[in-house]
Amino acid sequence: MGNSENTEKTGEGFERAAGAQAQMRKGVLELCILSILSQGDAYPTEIIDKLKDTKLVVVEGTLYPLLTRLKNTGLLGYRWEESTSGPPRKYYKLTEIGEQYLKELQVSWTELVDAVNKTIEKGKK
Amino acid sequence: MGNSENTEKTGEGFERAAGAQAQMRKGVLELCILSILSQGDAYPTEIIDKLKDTKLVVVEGTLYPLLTRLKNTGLLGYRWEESTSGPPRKYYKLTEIGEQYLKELQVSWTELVDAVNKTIEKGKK
DNA sequence: ATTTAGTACTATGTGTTGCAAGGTACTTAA
DNA sequence: TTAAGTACCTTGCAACACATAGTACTAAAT
Repeated sequence: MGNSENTEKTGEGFERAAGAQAQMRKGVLELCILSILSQGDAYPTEIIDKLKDTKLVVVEGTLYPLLTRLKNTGLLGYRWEESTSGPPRKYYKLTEIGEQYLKELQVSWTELVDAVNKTIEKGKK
Repeated sequence: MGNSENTEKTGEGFERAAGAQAQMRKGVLELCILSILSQGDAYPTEIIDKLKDTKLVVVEGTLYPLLTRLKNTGLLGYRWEESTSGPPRKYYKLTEIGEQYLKELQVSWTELVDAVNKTIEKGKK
């Protein structure tokens, strides 16, 4: 047994919640990035901005390795394009394989949401 | 610079999709387990069965360390209880802290679902 | 009484992944 | 020449799910 009552010793309560939020996002980033690219080619900084619009904050150290991974798997391709305001940009693009894969991920996402909602709704009744 | 479109067909389909599915589940397990325990105390094997009912398959090697983690954080407590058909069972129980934390996780989950859906819906229109 | 099968909990090692932190390189303006 | 802004890249770490293997208790079969 041994539970505790050490509520709010620290006052702020659940800094852990931030960690769990981050944890929950794992895996869906791939889905989001592929979705964004399905709307049109984009370069990394642009992708980060679009994710920010939907409250999904992603940083460079996360995005760049992920894009490279997706490229190496054949889901993405890219081209360089000059910019009028800075260094050249690396525009990523969904490949055909990437499009098929995206569809599968969307199905997986829907199934996951259903499964989780089914589980947590029982607890709310 | 300037290469492009290295599409590199791998030919075979997406055994990778299985990996991404697994990846997407990460982090929501905590939410699901706490939700299940909010419906009443349960021991690990029972939890696994309940998760199976909602298509979220989890194995022992995943569940036990997670439960220990949640217990050490003070979100769960447990008690031993005799069984008529085997070794004693470790019944886990939500603490008060755990209940509050669960509520936060549910909010985070809802926000995540909204954010992801917002992102992928743009790609579908 | 010893073995076998079933149930339940525990421990260890590995691969993936998100992220913080730091670095390089190009462009424009002061 | 310096500074500031933009953009891309790398390294090292920590968290986590999972596979695998192991321990322990009970009851039925031999």
